[in-house]
Amino acid sequence: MKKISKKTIERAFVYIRTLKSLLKDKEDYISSQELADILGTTDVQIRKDISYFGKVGIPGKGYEIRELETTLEKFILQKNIVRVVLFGVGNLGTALLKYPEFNKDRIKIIAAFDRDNRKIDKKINGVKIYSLKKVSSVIKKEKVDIGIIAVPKECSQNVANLIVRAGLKGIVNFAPVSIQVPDDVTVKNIDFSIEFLALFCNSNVAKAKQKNL
Amino acid sequence: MKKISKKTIERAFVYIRTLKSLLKDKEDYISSQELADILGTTDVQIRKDISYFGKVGIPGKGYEIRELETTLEKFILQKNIVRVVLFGVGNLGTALLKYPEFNKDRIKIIAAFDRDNRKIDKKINGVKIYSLKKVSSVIKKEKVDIGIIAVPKECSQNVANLIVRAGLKGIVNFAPVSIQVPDDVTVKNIDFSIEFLALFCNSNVAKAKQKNL
DNA sequence: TGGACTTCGTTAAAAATTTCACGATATTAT
DNA sequence: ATAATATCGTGAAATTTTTAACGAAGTCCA
Ligand SMILES: NC(=O)c1ccc[n+]([C@@H]2O[C@H](COP(=O)([O-])OP(=O)(O)OC[C@H]3O[C@@H](n4cnc5c(N)ncnc54)[C@H](O)[C@@H]3O)[C@@H](O)[C@H]2O)c1
Ligand SMILES: NC(=O)c1ccc[n+]([C@@H]2O[C@H](COP(=O)([O-])OP(=O)(O)OC[C@H]3O[C@@H](n4cnc5c(N)ncnc54)[C@H](O)[C@@H]3O)[C@@H](O)[C@H]2O)c1
Repeated sequence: MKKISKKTIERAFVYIRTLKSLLKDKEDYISSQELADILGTTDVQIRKDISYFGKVGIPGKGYEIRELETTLEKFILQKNIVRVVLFGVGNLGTALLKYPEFNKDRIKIIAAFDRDNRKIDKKINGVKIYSLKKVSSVIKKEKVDIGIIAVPKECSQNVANLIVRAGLKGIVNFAPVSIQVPDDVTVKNIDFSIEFLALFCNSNVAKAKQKNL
Repeated sequence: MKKISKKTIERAFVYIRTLKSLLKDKEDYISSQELADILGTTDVQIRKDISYFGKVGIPGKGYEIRELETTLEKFILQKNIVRVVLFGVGNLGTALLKYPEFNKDRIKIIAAFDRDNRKIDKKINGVKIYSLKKVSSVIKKEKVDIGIIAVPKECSQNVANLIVRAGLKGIVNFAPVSIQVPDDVTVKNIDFSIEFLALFCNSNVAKAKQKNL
C-alpha cells in the first residue's frame, strides 16, 4: 500500500466536510466532476485522491455520498477524537473556545491556560481556564494530543517549551513568530498576515489594483 | 526572469518577518544556515528562495539583515498597503479587528459589515461597522483589495456573491464551506478544523496517541 | 599577502505532486 | 440483449518543488 501524501490527507478532510453537507440533499450519488465543481478543483485530482482510500466508486454513476464519507473518515481518523489544549484566552483564544465546529469535527478543547489570574478558574463554553502551574498535570491526566498557542508573540517560545516539556508532539501556533522545538514535535504555523499578503501577491488582486491606480 | 512560485512568496514573507525581528539584535549579518535553524528549514531552501529576488549575499559572511529585508519587501510588495474589508463582526471578526499585527504588516482593515443592526455604526479599534447596504459604495470609494468572510457558514456564499459583485478579486474565507466564485477571483480558505486534523494525521501526534492507549 | 575557510548562487538530480490518457466497468435507453 | 454513454481507477507523462553538489567569491587570520 502506497503512503498517502499530506496534500491528499488535507484534501480528504475537505471532501469529508463537503460530503457531510451533501448528505442533507436528496441526491444519493455524486460524480468526481460534480464534486470538483463544488470545490473548484478537477475531477482527476479527486479520483486520484480517493483511489488511495480504496475503490468505492461506481463507473457510470459516481460515488455514493454516504459510503464515500464514511470510507474517508474511517481511513484517516479511525474514530479518534483529537484532544487539544489552548494557551492564551484573549481575543483569539476566546473565539476558539466559542467555535462550535470543533466539536462537530471531533476536535475537543480539553482545557485552557492563561497567565492572567482574573481569568483562572473561569469557564468559557464549558472549558475551564487553568493557571500555568497546572499544565503538566492536566496534560498528563487528559491524554492531550495538541497544544494551541494563542498568547502574545513574546511569550510563545516559553509556552512552546511548556508544551514540549509536557510531552505533546503537535503544536498549532497562531503567534506570528517561529518557535524552536525538538525534531519529533510538529508545528503548524497559522499566520493570518501572511495568508493575506500571499493572496494579494499570488492572485489577480494586485493586478486589479494596478489598473485602478 | 523566472516566475517566482507561490511557495517561495509565502516563505519570503516568513523571512521578512523574521529578519525584521532580528534587526533589533546586535548582529548585522546572518547566514542561510542560521536563518534555517531559526525557521526549522534548510539553508539550501533559503538560498534558493532568495536567489529569485537577486544577489544580495556575501560569500563567507552571509546576508546583511537590513539589506535582505528591504530587498525582499520591495520585490514582493512594492510599498503597497493591502486594503481589506471584513464581513461578520462576531467572535472571530472582532478578534481580527483587534489584531494589531495587521497594521504592522501593512494590512489595513478599511471597514466592516454586519447584518446585526445593533452593531452597525459602532466602531471597533477605529474601524466602522456598516450595514450590508453600504457594501458596494464603501468598496468602490475605498479601493479595497480583499474581502474577509467571517459570517456563519450558511451566509458565506451570499456574502461571497456580494464581494464578487462589488468587484473584488480576492477573498479570505474563514467559514468551513467551499464557496463558488468566477475564475478571476481567488479564494483562500482558512479552515481551523482541517489544520488541526491534518496536523494530527501528518505528524507524530497520532503515533504518540497509539502508544499511550 | 596568502592560504584556509565560509558561505553564496546555480546547475543538475531527485522527489513529490498534478495532469493526462485510456481501458475497464457499470448504467441507461432502445 | 445490445449499443451508446457515463464515470471510475490507474499507470505513465508532465510539471513543480525540494535537495544535492560544487565552483565562485569573499572573509579572516597568521
Ligand atoms: N486577535 C487575532 O485576531 C489574532 C489573529 C492572528 C494571530 N493572533 C495571535 O494570537 C495571539 C493572541 O492574540 P490575541 O489577540 O488573542 O491577544 P490578547 O492579548 O487578546 O490575548 C492574549 C492572552 O494570552 C494571555 N497570556 C499572556 N502571556 C501568557 C503566557 N505566558 N501564558 C499563558 N497565557 C498568557 C493573556 O493573559 C491574554 O489572555 C497573539 O500572538 C497574536 O499575534 C491573533
Ligand atoms: N470563532 C472562531 O474561532 C472561528 C474559527 C474558525 C472559523 N470560524 C468561522 O468564522 C465565521 C464566524 O464565526 P464567529 O465565531 O465569529 O461567529 P459569530 O456568530 O460570533 O459571528 C457571526 C457574525 O456575522 C454576522 N452576520 C450573520 N450573517 C451575516 C451576513 N449575511 N452578512 C454580514 N454579517 C452577518 C452576525 O451578525 C455576527 O455578528 C463562521 O463561519 C465560523 O465557522 C470561527
